[in-house]
Amino acid sequence: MVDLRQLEKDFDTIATSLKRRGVDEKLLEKLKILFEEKKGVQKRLEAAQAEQNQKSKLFGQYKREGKDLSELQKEVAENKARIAALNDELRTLDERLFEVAATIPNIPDADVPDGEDESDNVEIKKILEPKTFDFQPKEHWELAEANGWIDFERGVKIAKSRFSALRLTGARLERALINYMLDFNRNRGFEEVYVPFMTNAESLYGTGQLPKFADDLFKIEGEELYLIPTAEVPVTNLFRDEILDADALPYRLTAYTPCFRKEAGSAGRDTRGIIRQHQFDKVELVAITTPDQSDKLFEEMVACASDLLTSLGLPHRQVLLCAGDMGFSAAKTIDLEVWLPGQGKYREISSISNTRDFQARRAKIRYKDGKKNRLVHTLNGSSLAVGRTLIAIMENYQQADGSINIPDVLKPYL
RNA sequence: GGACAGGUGGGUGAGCUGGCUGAAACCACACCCCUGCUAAGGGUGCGUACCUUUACGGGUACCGAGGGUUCGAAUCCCUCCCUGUCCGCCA
Repeated sequence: MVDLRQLEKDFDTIATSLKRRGVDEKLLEKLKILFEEKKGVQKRLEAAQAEQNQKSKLFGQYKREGKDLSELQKEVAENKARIAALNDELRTLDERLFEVAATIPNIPDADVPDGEDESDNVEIKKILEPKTFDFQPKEHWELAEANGWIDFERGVKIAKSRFSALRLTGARLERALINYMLDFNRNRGFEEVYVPFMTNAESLYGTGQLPKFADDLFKIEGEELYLIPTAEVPVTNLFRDEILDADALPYRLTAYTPCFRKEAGSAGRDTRGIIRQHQFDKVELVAITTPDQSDKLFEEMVACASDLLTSLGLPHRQVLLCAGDMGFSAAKTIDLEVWLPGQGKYREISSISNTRDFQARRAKIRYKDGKKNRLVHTLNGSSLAVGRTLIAIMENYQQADGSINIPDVLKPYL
């Protein structure tokens, strides 16, 4: 959520920044006006309330002294009606303010490049040369089927399209990867946590998935609960509505969870294989920090995920997302794209974002800075998407005969 | 799911026959004094959010959440949520 007081003060700066993300300036104008209107009504309301409090005290006093109450009673009744009216007005304004404010994305960092979509992202660096094959490398679904690792038809039968089942070494490798990633992150100082796979609406609001992106979420019927689209939601919300001890910061956390996404609007994209599934495993990194350390932690998290790929021998590149391609809550995002020889393309396997105080403001995560409570910065990033790592291993470690080698670092985990 | 008991400030915990309580007391915490270290003692401060003020300060709201009664509610009434204990059921 944007800081409304800051918006009031530096309207032009913020409007310019948000325009880079395609936010209509008129919307911001509206927000600013609503905010000012609200303040006016609030002042009048509070004045009326102060008057009421005073008169109520007098009322008690008069009564004790046996004085005539009729005049006072009339005044108080009139004032009461005024309070009720102002209260309604304030509530309406608040609702409208919330409606607008909650749908405005985060302000991009200054060093985020301009651009509208993926094509404007900026490659930072490549790590590991893609291997050359002396045969035509296959795509992962061919390899998966040939080795019996993935059962697409039965996954669809027991659920629906974009679901699949893993079998044999595929199933075991999935689990091995999860364990390997968690251990890798733990060795880098990230505390392993295990969290609920469903969360309530407040949590999803806190990290920015709601109210704007309800269509992407699976909701449990008859409950105010949703299946999580990413571990970022439960892990970051561990600290919602809390005031943290500054000395304990930063928190570095890592968690394995499955993720559930409706993939609304991506019909027809990546329909073959397991690139885009309604359910997939992910190991996530989350950091909660004081603002002065958030840049450092961002670098640390990018390095952690990138080194993890390197340790698996997977060629990849780091890409700085342009303003138009970033997620709603992010101020800055670096994606890691892994090389898939079968597709002959780099594909996203990790995404690391600094949300600055955007989520913290929504989720009310603060820390004590001397006397003052200040908003923390929150960061999140995939350690790696496990399913896509499995794909990357299949495609990069495939042999001419269609069999697949296992990266050495994973052997102890199988 | 059933029965009871509860939900108050960082913690414990009063208040709950409505106004003098945003909230006692104790603990924790911060600062000061005293004590040559340690232990102990004394004093002061210490909730959150918003509005307002150059500053000192002032105002409003909040005692799980939302409604209601009342001139006035932490205190009375209703609904919901959560926690604890026992029973049932399960992993």
